Amino acid sequence: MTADTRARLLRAALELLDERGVDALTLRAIARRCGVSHGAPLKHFPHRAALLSAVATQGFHELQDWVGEALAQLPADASPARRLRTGTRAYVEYAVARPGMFALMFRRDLLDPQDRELGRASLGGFENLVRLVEARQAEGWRADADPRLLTGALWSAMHGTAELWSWGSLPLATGAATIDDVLDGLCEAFEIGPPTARRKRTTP
Amino acid sequence: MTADTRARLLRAALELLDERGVDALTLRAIARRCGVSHGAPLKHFPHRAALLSAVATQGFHELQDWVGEALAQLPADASPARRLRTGTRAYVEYAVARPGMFALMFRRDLLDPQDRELGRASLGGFENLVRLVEARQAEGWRADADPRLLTGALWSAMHGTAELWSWGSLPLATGAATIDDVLDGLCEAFEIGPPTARRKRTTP
DNA sequence: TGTACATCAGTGAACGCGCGTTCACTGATGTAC
DNA sequence: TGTACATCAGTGAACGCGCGTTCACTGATGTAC
Repeated sequence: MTADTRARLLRAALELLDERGVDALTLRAIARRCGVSHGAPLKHFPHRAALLSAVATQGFHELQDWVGEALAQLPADASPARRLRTGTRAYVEYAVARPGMFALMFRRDLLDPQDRELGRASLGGFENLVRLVEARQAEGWRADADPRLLTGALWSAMHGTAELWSWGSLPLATGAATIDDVLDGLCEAFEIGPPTARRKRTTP
Repeated sequence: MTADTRARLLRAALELLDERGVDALTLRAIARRCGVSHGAPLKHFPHRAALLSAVATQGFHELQDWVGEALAQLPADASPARRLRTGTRAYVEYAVARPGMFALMFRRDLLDPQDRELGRASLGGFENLVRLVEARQAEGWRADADPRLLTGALWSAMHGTAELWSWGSLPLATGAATIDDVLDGLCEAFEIGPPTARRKRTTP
């Protein structure tokens, strides 16, 4: 069973990322964790950036799945406002749950800018978000706004929240004790809609 | 004139940061640029993280000044909505104008978590933003929201916009051609207030 | 069925690099008396 | 005014490190005939 080395390298990288952060992701450390010689990774990836890009690509897919599962747990007749809130919350929760991965996903100095898989994956979730936004707009919310620009604004807010929260600035500055407080503040600022029941969700 | 070596080291670091990015900020490269032996920086900073923290601290001050100057150029009777818009725009513009510095300011793996100057500086701008938000709230906008949480949401949005724009995701995803489009989308999403005349400002 | 050859994942030694930090030192400056 | 001493910024050699990548190699597997 030698052919799955590539998959095992990625799995090893994922473990290292969660345990010790982005900096731990050296080719040699990954090979070590994988029980393989330090040159072996280069038989499967042309260079380090290619391997890290594959990891980040997986991160974007995981993020998309994470949000998708959160939405799937809503009742089928959940309102667009609630769906939008849930999606927003899930994005931030993923970033908080997987800080190493989230950091890697936006470290362009470590990734391969040519990697087309990565490029595609990094934009994949956006289209889903656009659909949530459009559904909410159909109810009259920000009905005149360009859906993509509106979605971009929401995405920026989610992303900034994730980053500033994990950097510790948001709790310090706002006095918020939990990320739920921050998220409620965000939904209120955007007037996304009526608050949904909190903490009901068992995250995947 | 040996005593100003500390200041010259910081200046050299700033140049390197703008020219070649965060990764170029090694002690040795900074010393080289400064025309000083590679051990000299350690006479002024206990370790690399301390030097980089001093640079980042300066960045936070510059950012605050940048926003302050943008606000100072408004007419004295500018509406709270317009002031809020202007501040938001200035924050994002700083990040775009100084990408290396902006990246460093939020790279906690490179900074000294104990540095109290840095901690203070990184929160300094927030209080000013709170005041802008409160002024807008006094007019009825989101009047019931907690001002600090509201400001946190706005800060997150500004911050995320800056990061996603410079990472290139926002233009790709939203189709926005200019950062002004994105900022308008943001202000619209937040309903910050009536649009102000664009591009009138000569940035400091 | 057997032989010759090509392919290719994985090995392990080696290369060359730049890094942060340490250390003993030099030499200028300031201070005490 | 002069002397002895302490301080301290800056030097330059050295240490020890881990890195990404290269290279010649081994050995297993597949393929052509």
